[in-house]
Amino acid sequence: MEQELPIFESVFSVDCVIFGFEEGVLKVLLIERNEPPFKDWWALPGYLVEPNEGIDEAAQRILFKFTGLKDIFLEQLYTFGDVDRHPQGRLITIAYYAMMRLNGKKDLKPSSAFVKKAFWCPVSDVPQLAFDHTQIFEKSLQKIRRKISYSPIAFELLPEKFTLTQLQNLYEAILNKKLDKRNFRKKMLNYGILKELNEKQQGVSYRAAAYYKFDRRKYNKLFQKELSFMKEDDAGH
Amino acid sequence: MEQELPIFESVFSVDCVIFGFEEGVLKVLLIERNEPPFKDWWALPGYLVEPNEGIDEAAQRILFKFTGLKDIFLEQLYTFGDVDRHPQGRLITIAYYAMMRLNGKKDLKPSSAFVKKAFWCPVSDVPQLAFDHTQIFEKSLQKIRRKISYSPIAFELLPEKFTLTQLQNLYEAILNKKLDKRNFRKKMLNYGILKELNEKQQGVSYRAAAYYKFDRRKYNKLFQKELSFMKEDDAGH
DNA sequence: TTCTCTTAGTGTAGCACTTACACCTTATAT
DNA sequence: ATATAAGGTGTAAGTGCTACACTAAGAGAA
Repeated sequence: MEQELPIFESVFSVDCVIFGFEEGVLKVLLIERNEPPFKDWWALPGYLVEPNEGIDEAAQRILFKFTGLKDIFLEQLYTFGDVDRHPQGRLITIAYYAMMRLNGKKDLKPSSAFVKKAFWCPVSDVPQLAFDHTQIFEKSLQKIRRKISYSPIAFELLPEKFTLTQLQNLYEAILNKKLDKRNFRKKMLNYGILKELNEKQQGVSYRAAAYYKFDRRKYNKLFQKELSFMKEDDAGH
Repeated sequence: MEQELPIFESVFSVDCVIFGFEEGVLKVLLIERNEPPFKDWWALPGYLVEPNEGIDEAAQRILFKFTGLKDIFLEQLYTFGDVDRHPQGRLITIAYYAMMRLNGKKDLKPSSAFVKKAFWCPVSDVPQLAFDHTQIFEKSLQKIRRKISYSPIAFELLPEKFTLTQLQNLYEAILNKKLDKRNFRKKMLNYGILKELNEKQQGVSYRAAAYYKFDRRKYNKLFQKELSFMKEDDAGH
């Protein structure tokens, strides 16, 4: 004979750390809050998950409502649950992160009254954020620093066509250190996962660089999942 | 004028995946449940977090109550929150994992009526577990497979003094493939993080092996945090 | 048309690390 | 003494990393 079991009701939130890359600068997507607590503060886009909603789905939905961005591939980062992280009581939050192309997509259109605006902020200029969002942001920065050295996430941040110099600039921005041009190109081209296009830069006042694109087919064939991209050094000064 | 804000009440759980190594076999710590749902099933040790309890602390407390183990260094793995993962409603769970030495510590003493018994199960013999615990277990196995190649976690599983063969057996058990003896030893000794002791195996009926211990001081000096331990190959075995 | 400016693009030598591979040594048990 | 069982060792070939400096191409100015 089975006894009746209590029904649980969970309340928790998700927060999204979205990275973009533009004009050689790594940026993160922030919102300005329009409601207390932390009204008028800058924060990561995030909100409560609905009771019958998968967590990944919730992250997608909330990101869309708060910023207008859709179909971003979000991955779980970490769950933050300090007892006092939220002034309204014990509220844990599951942090997600993603990288995205910024070419053109400047039209951030929040459709939630909780958000005054959404905007891209250079990672080097991020101020103190609401709640524990500074901590969350920093943890995700560490995550992508590590991840870029074993996974081809860089290509998610660049436009379809890019030059090797742009690619190198992105690596340098994420790793926060200079890389050797010749070695970088040699290594990248050696992997055999870049396809050179019959197309060069237009309208530049110097020698035009060749465009490349990421060859995902070859990448998948070569490596089931990942490979070692950049030697992980001690520290990126 | 500030309006009154609602107070949140979170209900969620933690689950622990604890690995041990004994007689050349990698094992995971399981419990047999004594309460519904999934009464009599095998499961990972895990339970609800208290409202005013940090998540890490909760993991420690619950692990102790369910198994008698104390002062284990637990790290967060992932948060699982499928809407239907728990029959009593929406209950998300934060999974933790850890490695520990098994020398002697066979005295698993649950002090909770929820647990019939706690025991070590070879990872290759783990059956279908309660809830989504099979999924959680598999994700943590992947995690330590990756982690052993850039972090000295192996030494947490071995006794203080160990032979190089034991160390190699452990790597082979976790990575699930054979390694070359000479290369393995060369590499390990080259790191300079092992200290050879003036002591050999006793009571073996063959040539006694030298004991080593992990030199954490040298390790910390050499690498701020991590290093590349084992080349990560394509697939196991 | 020539000159200047700016970035694109290229090669090599030394070193360190990885891999593949087979035999002798040491201790115990019979 | 002999068999058994694991411990312990070296080398050569190949691969990948690092450091490093000049020429090539294109645009714009003079």
